[in-house]
Amino acid sequence: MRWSTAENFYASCERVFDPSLERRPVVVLSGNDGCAIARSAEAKALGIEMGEPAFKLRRFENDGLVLLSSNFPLYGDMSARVMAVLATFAPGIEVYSIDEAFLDVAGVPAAYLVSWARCVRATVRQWTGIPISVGIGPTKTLAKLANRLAKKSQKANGAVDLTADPAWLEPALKRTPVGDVWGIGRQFAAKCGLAGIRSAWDLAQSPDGWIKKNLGAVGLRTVMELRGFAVYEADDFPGDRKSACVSRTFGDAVDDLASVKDAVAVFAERCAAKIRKEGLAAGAVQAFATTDRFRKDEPQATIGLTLPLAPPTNATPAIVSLALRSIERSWRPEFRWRKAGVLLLDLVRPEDIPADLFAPPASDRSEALMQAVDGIVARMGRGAIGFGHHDQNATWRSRSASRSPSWTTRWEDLPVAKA
DNA sequence: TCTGGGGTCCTAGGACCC
DNA sequence: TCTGGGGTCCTAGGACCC
Repeated sequence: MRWSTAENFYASCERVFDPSLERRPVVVLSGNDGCAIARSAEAKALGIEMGEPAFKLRRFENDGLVLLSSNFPLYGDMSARVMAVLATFAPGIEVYSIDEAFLDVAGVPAAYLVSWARCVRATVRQWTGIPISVGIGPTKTLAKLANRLAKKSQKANGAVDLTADPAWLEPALKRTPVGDVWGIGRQFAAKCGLAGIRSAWDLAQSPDGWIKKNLGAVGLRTVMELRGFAVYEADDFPGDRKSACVSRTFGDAVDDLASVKDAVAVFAERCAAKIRKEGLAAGAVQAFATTDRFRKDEPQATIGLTLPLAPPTNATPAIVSLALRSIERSWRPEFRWRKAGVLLLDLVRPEDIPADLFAPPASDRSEALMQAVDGIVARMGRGAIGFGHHDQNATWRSRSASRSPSWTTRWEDLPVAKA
């Protein structure tokens, strides 16, 4: 089993097309330019934390810190390139996230695993410009742990193989703080700390009863994996997703129903397009709006209802009107709303829905309409056509002050080589 | 003044049934 | 005052991941 992880992926993507960012501290900001979601090694060295609010980063102005708005079209496209290169090196690949993949290494002789991993690493670097590191282990959790060590250690040169020598396992686990184990988050790490469990090794030695009681069934699986029993198998063909969500923090809070409905309509439209692209239909819609959770001086609330959609559909008009009804029916005028979103639930493949004897005959007109709309958006870009009029400068629109061009996904942004 | 977005799974508790 | 036992299903919330 092998995990391959890009290093500081978003920051690395930005650097591929702007070499002036090399060796400089670079931070990529979340949507709305809110907080740090990716940091170059130099930014980490400055002590910048993941999730640190952007306004607190001004103190690094004199350190040459570069703040960039996030550019997900670019990262998504670069990710696809990296995955395509990785796929040529293994008979099976599970794309786990935008910057991580799990590869099947059966067939590579054990003695060659590390040198082979370094070859993959060099190839990805050369063909895409993205640096990656590789961890090899007998289970997914141990491979992830190996990957972390590969990133940390200079000597490892980007690849660590925990299967090479069984004697390495104990020191590797002892060097890993329990909170850095895959599956152990903040809450679980705190419980472990109270019980005197500090390292991955301590956790692996803990009694099953304590683990089940305090960390649940999931925690127990993590521990089994640390002990070398594979619980999570490779999944080359992940199934359809079960829900989809489009949500945004507003640029500024709003207090009127019209603004929240305008935002929700836009999110519902995007979410519907998302599930259509995957050939799915929704059985329920939930729209929601929340107040600003950081404003301790203001009253907090969340509104929204889950409304069934029968039969399931992915047509924008039906989804938008249901999302609006969800907000209207739960509306409370006394709050200032800072964030809203639309969830599509109970996703199914339309061909899997049993025929309803009493349903009115389906019209193929709305399907044809959606195909036409999606086709226009694909050719002309988002915003070329849509449902209803939406003010591009509305208060609720997100901020995004310094976004890099979409170098690889928009003709207008194509980099130009100078003679 | 300013704090992301999009997922999964599990669990506890309530509603309801006999 | 005393007031069963055992299921199922659903949902909200909490934990985790990136």
